[in-house]
Amino acid sequence: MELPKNYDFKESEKRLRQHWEQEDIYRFNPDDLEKPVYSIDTPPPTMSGKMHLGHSFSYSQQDFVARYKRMRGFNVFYPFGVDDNGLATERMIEQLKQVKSRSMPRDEFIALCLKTVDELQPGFIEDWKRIGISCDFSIFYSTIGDHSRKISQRSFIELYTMGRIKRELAPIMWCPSCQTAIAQVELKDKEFESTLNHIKLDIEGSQDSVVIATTRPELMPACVGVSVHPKDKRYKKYHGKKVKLPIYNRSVPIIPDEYTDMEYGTGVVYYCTYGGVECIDWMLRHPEIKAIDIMNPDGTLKPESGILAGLKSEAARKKILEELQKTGHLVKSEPIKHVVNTHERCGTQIEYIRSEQWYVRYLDLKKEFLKAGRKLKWYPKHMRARYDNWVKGLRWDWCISRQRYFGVPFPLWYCKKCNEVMLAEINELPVDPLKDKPRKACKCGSNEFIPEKDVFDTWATSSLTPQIAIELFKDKPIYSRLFPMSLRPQAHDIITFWLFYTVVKSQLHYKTNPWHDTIISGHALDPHGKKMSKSLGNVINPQDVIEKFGADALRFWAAGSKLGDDLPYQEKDLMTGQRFATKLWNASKFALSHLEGHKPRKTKLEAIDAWLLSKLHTLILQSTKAFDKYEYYRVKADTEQFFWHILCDNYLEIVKDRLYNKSAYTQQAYESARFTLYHTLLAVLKLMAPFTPFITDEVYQLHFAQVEGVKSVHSTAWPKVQRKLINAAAAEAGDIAVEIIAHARKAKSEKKLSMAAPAKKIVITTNKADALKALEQDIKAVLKAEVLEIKPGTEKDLKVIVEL
RNA sequence: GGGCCCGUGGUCUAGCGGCAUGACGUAACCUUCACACGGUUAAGGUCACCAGUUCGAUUCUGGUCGGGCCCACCA
Repeated sequence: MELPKNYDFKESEKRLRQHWEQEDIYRFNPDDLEKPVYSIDTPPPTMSGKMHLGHSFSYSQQDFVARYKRMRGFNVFYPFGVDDNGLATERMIEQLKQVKSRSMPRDEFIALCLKTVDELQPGFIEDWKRIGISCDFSIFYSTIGDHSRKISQRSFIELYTMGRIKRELAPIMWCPSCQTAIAQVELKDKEFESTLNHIKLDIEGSQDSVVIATTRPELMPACVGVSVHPKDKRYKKYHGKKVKLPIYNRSVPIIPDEYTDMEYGTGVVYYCTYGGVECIDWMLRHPEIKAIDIMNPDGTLKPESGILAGLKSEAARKKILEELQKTGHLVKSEPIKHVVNTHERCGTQIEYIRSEQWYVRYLDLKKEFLKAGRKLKWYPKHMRARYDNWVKGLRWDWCISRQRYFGVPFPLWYCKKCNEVMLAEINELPVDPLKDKPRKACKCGSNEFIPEKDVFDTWATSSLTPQIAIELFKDKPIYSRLFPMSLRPQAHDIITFWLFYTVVKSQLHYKTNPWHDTIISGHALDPHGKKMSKSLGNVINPQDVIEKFGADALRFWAAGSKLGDDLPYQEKDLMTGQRFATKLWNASKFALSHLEGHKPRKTKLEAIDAWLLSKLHTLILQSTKAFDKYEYYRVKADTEQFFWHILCDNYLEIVKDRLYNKSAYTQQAYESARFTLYHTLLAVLKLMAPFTPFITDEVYQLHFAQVEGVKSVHSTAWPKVQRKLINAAAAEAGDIAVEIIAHARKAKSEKKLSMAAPAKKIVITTNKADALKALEQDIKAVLKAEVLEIKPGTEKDLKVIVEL
């Protein structure tokens, strides 16, 4: 068989992808009720750009598992979706098309989004296919698609019926730039330079005054009260009094409140509705206080704020500080750095304003959520701590309404007459209340309705990916076996978003966890171990990496880290991956050239062959155990080690003589070598197939496909451990042989001789002389020894004398 | 401020009670009939630091220092 000298990954990867697609290698079979099902809740990547290196890293890791399970005989349910609704997509389209969602008709903007998403989708998905992700891409969903809308809206209606949904006028975290409510999970800390301003407030009916310290003086028009610690001696005399606000000439009460920190600033704090969470808490403790709303949704201040009207926070702050300076109420203004909550999607400082929003009521279920977290099997284990931490720290119900355009609409209307909420009916979903009308009249008899304009938060939909995926098979008998799913793979940054919300929905709807196991990937870092970011300019594009080193090399790199561990991208690791492919190609070329006409059937094994097979089956045993615990990196590392050093560096060198000079050996010895070669190479291909699917299948196609009668290595069965082949005596004898060979190689190396140089005489003294006899001919051949003597020794140490 | 993870030869990494893995890099040699994208050999580590437990610690416990991630209302 004439094979090309070099392995061309570009040509090969492309061709194999076509082959896999044509032969439906990764197709889930919904009609197969024999095989056990392994179902994966594949993360739908957010369609807000191209696949980045972090994606290729974590999707590769989950793909190792999917491929392993498939080879273990599971009917693998491995769908692929895209998360293409919501703010991230809106932002992408605004940038791409140079438009502003707010300055164009809603319909038009949505149409533009849908059209653009449709256009971009195939190219976006292509990257996942290029790295060899073995999803069944025919099991596909888009989170903005009708199928997802239907399920998302149905979930809302069901939760509404259960009494888990509420609509409330309440202070809410608000992004003035995106002009929408946002959730706790969308916050991001950011440090800002600011000033801590000490402002004098006069006590009403007295000459005294107190000084407050604040970073938000511009909120003074919304000030509703001042607090001191009840035990603070300095201010005890003022309990029950009022202070007069400068400029606004309004009086607000001084209220003792034990949450006030006596140490901070002056020990006096003023509360404005709403300066922050602390203010909202304070309001809850003092319900007699009425809030003052001074902020518009766009972040400007309302007319009630007098001189500050129309200004945004920063300008207003400057203005009021100038005024307070003039009136002599500004005592001092000192620069500070402080941490402020910002909206993670746009970096804008968030504000708290009051507005009506929809919530999933779940704060009463924290204990259940903690219990659910404990039931889930986490890999690595310690990732659960993040979930627990998050659940314990929850303080808001889940706000699911967004004042945006491109999302799944709330399936409801309000009666114009009596204001009653009119829900859509489940069998008419999906609906768009802006276009559709309720089927029935309101209870009050009215037929006029106001549509709800809000859309769901993306997580309200993406928390339903298990249902979205499996309901594509709703009419098949296999449907009932798909849930709870076997596995949720994802990266650690969205444990508190996606993982948590999926658990929440599953617990609320089905009182069960959505999956049995979860595997959490780490992040891909830059070569110096730093996070990649556009602003640092250290972003590495996986597309470039694939172009340069191949998809196998990229995956090989991703297999080099444990679950949950971050991994720096180092080009040398990619080169190692590429070299592995080349080495496998070359070793296979050699092996296959000796396997023509070989029919794999058991023969009596030569000693060194028994040694190799013993090592191989030990490897298979360990690898299977490791993979079952999702420790894929061990399988990759051990197999690589076995392949390169045991198989190539030693076994192939030893067996060469038997293969080339077969007349010097018995037919049985020759066949033993061929059997061992076939068996071992096939096993190595299989063990590596989850990691480097291209090169392994390429080699498999050259020979094994016909012999085995299976179309792809990815459709073959994972190697089975044959315990009879694990043979301690054979393993030990072979190891001694390898040690002898190393001695001789060292002797040749020291004399600066080629390894092919003949040795006049080699004398071995060992207490395992009997066992070594069986290896004599092989050792003699590989070392090109003219004379080989094996002497029985009593010492433990092996003695090798090499005469060159 | 709380929680979690991590600190192993120049770089990345395995191991996690008893001679410290491997890769890349480095040096010398070998163009041997699968492979020079190769082979052989070699150099290179007080396993961050300090205490403790133990016959024995890189591995366990406590602390210190350093790095990372997540969370948190100090105005």
